Amino acid sequence: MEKVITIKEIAKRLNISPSSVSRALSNHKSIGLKTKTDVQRLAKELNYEPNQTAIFFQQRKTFTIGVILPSLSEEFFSSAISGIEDLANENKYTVLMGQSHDDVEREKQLVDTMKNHRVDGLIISISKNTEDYSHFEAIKKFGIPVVFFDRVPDLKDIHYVWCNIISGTTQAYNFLKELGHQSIGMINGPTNLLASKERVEGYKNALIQSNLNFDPSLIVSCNLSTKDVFKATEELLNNTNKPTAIIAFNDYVLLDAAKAAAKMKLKINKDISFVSFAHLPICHYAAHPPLASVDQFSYKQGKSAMEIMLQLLAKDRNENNESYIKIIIEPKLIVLDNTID
Amino acid sequence: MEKVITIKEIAKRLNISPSSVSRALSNHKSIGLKTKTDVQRLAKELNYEPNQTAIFFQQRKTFTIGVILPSLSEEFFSSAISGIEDLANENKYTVLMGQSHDDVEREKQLVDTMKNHRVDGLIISISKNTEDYSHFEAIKKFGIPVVFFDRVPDLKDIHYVWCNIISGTTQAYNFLKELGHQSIGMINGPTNLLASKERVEGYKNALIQSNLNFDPSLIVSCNLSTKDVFKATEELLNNTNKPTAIIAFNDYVLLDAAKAAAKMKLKINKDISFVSFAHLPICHYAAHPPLASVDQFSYKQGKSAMEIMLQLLAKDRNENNESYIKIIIEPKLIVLDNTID
DNA sequence: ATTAAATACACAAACGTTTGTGTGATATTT
DNA sequence: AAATATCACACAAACGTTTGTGTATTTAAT
Repeated sequence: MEKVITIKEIAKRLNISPSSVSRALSNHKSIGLKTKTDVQRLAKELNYEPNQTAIFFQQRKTFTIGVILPSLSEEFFSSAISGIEDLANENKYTVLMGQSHDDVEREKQLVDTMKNHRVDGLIISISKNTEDYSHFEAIKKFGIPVVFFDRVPDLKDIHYVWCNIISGTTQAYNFLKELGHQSIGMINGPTNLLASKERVEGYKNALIQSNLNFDPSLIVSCNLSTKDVFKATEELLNNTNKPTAIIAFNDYVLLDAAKAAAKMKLKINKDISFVSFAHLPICHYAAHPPLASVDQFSYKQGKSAMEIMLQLLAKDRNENNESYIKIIIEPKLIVLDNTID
Repeated sequence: MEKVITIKEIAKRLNISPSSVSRALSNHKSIGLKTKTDVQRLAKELNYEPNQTAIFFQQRKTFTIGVILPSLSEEFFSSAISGIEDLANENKYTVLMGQSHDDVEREKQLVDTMKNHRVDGLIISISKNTEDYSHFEAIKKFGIPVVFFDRVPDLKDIHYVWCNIISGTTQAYNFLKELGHQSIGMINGPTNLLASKERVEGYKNALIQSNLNFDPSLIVSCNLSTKDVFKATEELLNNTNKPTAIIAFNDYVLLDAAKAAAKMKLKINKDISFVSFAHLPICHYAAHPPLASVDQFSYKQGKSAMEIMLQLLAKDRNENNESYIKIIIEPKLIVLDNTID
C-alpha cells in the first residue's frame, strides 16, 4: 500500500505549482515543453492516477449512468443492459446497476441511491407493480434526466424507448390466422402494464382488420409466475370457445404454457400452437418451441435508451426541455425453423 | 431545475455555521436541541440531499463495488451478480457493473475505469482468455481489494470464491457409472481455465476410485462456441472408444452437444446420455435436458464473494494482509425429473 | 529604444462535506 | 465567590482537482 500519488505531490517534487502540473497533464498550451515532458515523465514513473472522485466532485459530473431494471435473470434485460453499457462505455460513461426485483420499495430506494450518487442520468425499466411515480419526479427535479425503456409508465411527459407491441401483436395474430387458426387465445401479463394493454390493442386491431368479433374469454391475464401461467393456460384450453393457437406474453410464459398444455395431453404444434414474444435463444433449444416469436430487440432498446440519454446529457442543463424524446422500435416476428434436429 | 441545496445554503439561511448544520444533520451531541430541529426541519423543507460525490471525495470512500464479469447473458453470472448486489445493498454499497465479453482488452480497460472511479473493491470473474494478471496487480497496489469468483486465475496470493469442480465432476462421473455407463466422455472448456483443469482432475479422480484407466481421447476441449461444441461432439461420438455418456462443461454446452448428437441420429438419453454443469432453469424446458446437472450455486458464489469483500473492507487498510481468504463451495449434482410432461 | 504582445508559470478560489480545535456563555462544584 | 466543567456553537483546514487571473520574463513590433 504505497502512498497514493497526487498532483500536489508531483508539483512538490518538481518544485512547480499544482496548477501547472494539472495543465501539463492535460496538454494545456500555456505550459512550456520542458515542464510538460518533465511532468508527464514523472507522472508515468510514479504511476500517477487522477483521483476521479475529486474530479467528479469538482466538475459536478460523475460519468456514471444509473440503470435500474426488474431482474437481470431475464435475458431481455441482461441483453438490454448490454446495449446500454456498450454505448455508455464508448462515451466514457460507466453503469451503476440495480435490480428492483419487481419490488416497488426497493425501486424507490435504488432511485434514491442513484440520486445520492449523483449519477448523470437514470435509465430505468419499472417494476411491474409501480403505479406511483413520485420518486421519478423527485430525481428529475434534481436535474437528473430519466429515460424509461420497455416497461414504461403511462405518462406523457417522459423520455422513453418503447417497442411497438401493438403492431407486434397484430403481426402475431395475422401469422396464426394465415396458418388457418380461427380461434386464437392470448395469455397476457399484468393488466397495469402498458405492455399488456398494447397486446390487447394489437389483438383487437387484427380482429378489426379481418372483420372478426372480439371474444373476451380468449384473453386471460396472469402475473407471469409459473403457477399463474398454468392456471391461465388451463382456463384458456377449457374455454367453450377453445383456441387452437395461443399468443403468449413472452417466451418464459410460453415455456410454462406449453408445459401445461402438454400435461393436458395436447400435442404441441398440432392440437395447440404457440407464438410468443422476445425471441430468446432458449427458443432454439426448448422442448416445445413456439412457431414464431416476436423479437423486441432488447439490445437495441437499451442502446436507444442510452442514445436518448446522451442527447439529454449534451443539452444545456438550463435549457427548458419541454420536449420529450420518444423512440418507437418496430418489433419483428421471427418464424422459427423447428425442423426437429 | 431549482437551485441545489447545500449545507452552506442551510447555514446561511439559519445564520449559523456549516459545521453546525453538518453536525445537526448527523445528530451530533454537541448541537443544541433547538438548532438541531431547526436545521432538520429546514433541510426537509428545502429537500436537501447530501452531495455524495463531495462525501466520497472527502472520506476517500465511494461505497461502490466494481463488478466485472464476462457476460450477463449467461444466467450463471446474472444470478451471481444478484448475490453480490443483494449483500452489497444491505451494507450500503452499490454495484458498478461491467462486462468484459471475454475480451482481455476490454477487461483491462474496465479494471482501469474501476480504479479511476475509486471503487472500494473489485469483484471479478475473469475473461476466459486472460492470462496476464498485471492489471489486477495494479489495482491491488492501489489499495483496492480484489476478490475473484468462479473464473479464477491460478494464483496463490489472491482472495477468491470457488466451486469445488473436482468433486462436482467426480460426482457426475460416478452418477453415470452407477447408471451402467462404461465409457464416459467429456466436453471440456478452454484449457487455460482452472475450471477446465479441475474437471479433468475430478474425472481422473473418479477413475482412480474405480480402478479404471484413463483414455485421453474421451476428453475434448472447446472454446464454448456453438460451432466448437458441435465439432467436439462429433469428435467424441466418432471416437473409436465411443462414449455412451458425456459430461458437458455446462448447460449451454450441453444444449449444443445434444443438438449435435440428435443431428447424428442418436437418441438422446438412449444412445447417448448427458450430465452437465450449472443447473440453469433452462434444463427444465429443454428439448434435450441432461440427466443431471451440477449446481454451482451461482447466487451463493456471488454472495460469498461479497462477504469476503466486506471482511476486507472492514480491515484496517494498513494492516499487513498477508493472508488470503478462499471460500470453496461444494456443488451438488441435481438429478432432473425428466418424466416428459 | 520603447512599447506591445506572447510565453510560462504561480497564486488562489472553488466544488460540499467532515472534523479537530478554539471560545464564549451557562451550569456545576467546592 | 472562585474555580471548573459542560454546553453550544464558530472557525478553519482538509480532501484533489480545475480554472480564472495576475505577473514576471522573454520576444516581437514599431
